[in-house]
Amino acid sequence: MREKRIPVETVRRLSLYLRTLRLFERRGARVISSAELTRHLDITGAQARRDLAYFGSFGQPGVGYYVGHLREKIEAILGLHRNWEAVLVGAGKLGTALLEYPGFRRYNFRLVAAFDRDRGKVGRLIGGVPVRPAGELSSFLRRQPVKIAVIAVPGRAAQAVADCLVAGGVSAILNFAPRYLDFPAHVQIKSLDMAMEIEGLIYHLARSGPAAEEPPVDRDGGVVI
Amino acid sequence: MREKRIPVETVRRLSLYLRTLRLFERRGARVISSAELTRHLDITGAQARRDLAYFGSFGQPGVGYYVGHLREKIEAILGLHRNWEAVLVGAGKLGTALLEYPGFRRYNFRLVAAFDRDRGKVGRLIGGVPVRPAGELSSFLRRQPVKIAVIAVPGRAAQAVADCLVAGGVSAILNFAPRYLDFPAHVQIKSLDMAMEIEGLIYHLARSGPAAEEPPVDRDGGVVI
DNA sequence: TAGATTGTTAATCGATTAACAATC
DNA sequence: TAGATTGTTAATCGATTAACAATC
Repeated sequence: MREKRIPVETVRRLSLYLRTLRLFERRGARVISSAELTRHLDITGAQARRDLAYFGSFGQPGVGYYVGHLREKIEAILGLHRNWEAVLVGAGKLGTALLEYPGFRRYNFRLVAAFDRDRGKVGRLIGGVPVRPAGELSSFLRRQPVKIAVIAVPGRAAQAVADCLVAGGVSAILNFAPRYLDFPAHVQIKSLDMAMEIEGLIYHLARSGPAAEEPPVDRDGGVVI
Repeated sequence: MREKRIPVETVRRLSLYLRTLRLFERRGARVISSAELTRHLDITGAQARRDLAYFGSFGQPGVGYYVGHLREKIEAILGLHRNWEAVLVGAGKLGTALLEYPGFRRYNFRLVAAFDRDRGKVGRLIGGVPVRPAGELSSFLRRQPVKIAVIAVPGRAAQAVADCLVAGGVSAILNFAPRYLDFPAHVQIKSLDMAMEIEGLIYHLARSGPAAEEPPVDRDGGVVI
């Protein structure tokens, strides 16, 4: 099935294509070309064709891609047709926002339990998900193994939680804690690390254009971009 | 100053090095080698030396890098010594969590105002940040220009907000809305798009190992990793 | 048919790795 | 000095782009 190693960036772009396909589908488009697929994405049509070619031939030469068909193919490639159960650890501010975030459910990604140390939260439902005592995480994973976990605890607790999850058989982790965590090589991690993103943003901002220490302002009220 | 074009990934890695340096500093280490700097990061020492070489020579041959010195240098490279004011749009669940998130403040990244359509929220302070009516965004940016904005509105409202921000002179955006947004080329964007991260995670999970449709479980209670 | 667009190959570009002289 | 580690160059690797024959 996989003749060659798929570049990580190709998989990221598949998500982008999927987004565009869904948009075109809502608008009623039947067919889309590789150029249209990538117009707003800073990607060339050739790149999209190359990316898709890793997985097969989904288009019609001289025509383009049938929108619904390509969407289904990409969904299948990404594995979105399967249900994925997950647990969340840390039902604080961020954890609560995540439990109530509709984006998870939309992708067959279901949070089946949350864990928190705060006894006041235990027993409640947040976003429809029951909150359990942090101490029960290991035993829960033994009874009901899940492959995916979301870490939303404070940074200093993150590594201990991660170790516990890995010991419990979790093999993919979405980490929101601002820490670099040590994992065995087989564990997939996505670190949604805001501090890192902020640092990247600041770096580029600090170098972009002739930006002085203060934002350039036309003192008559207009803003100089 | 910049002889060559710096790879984007190099900047990401600078953030990682910074994290490790801070950890070593807390532990009281004076000196760190490129190998130690990268041990837990799936990066080779050579890679770190190469990355740092884009910006200068910060180490001592035969010795390593002085921890505090290198940390300061990287902070300066990233622009973390400057204060950056920012606005946040959308004080819903996620927006509120972000306003209360200490990570922003820690990096001289200060949220000076939040905007929301909900009159019930207007006038309140969330995380110490005043919430203003969404309609005042443009006039606020005219009075008090900022370079950075955080978008935390629902997907369907995101493009309109983005257009308004760009018109108001914002040149860097941290986007949490699950949408691909159209921006002029000079605007820096970081899309912390959970749906996309989830899709990437699922893709890799679906292909990793011989994972069947159901998680492989030893029915006696143990989990087969 | 003429025009359009794919899938794929070859050429280009850029980033990572390995190696080692210079240095402490 | 002997051992260690940097900074940097050259070699390798991989990903992107351009081009075009095949196809609708």
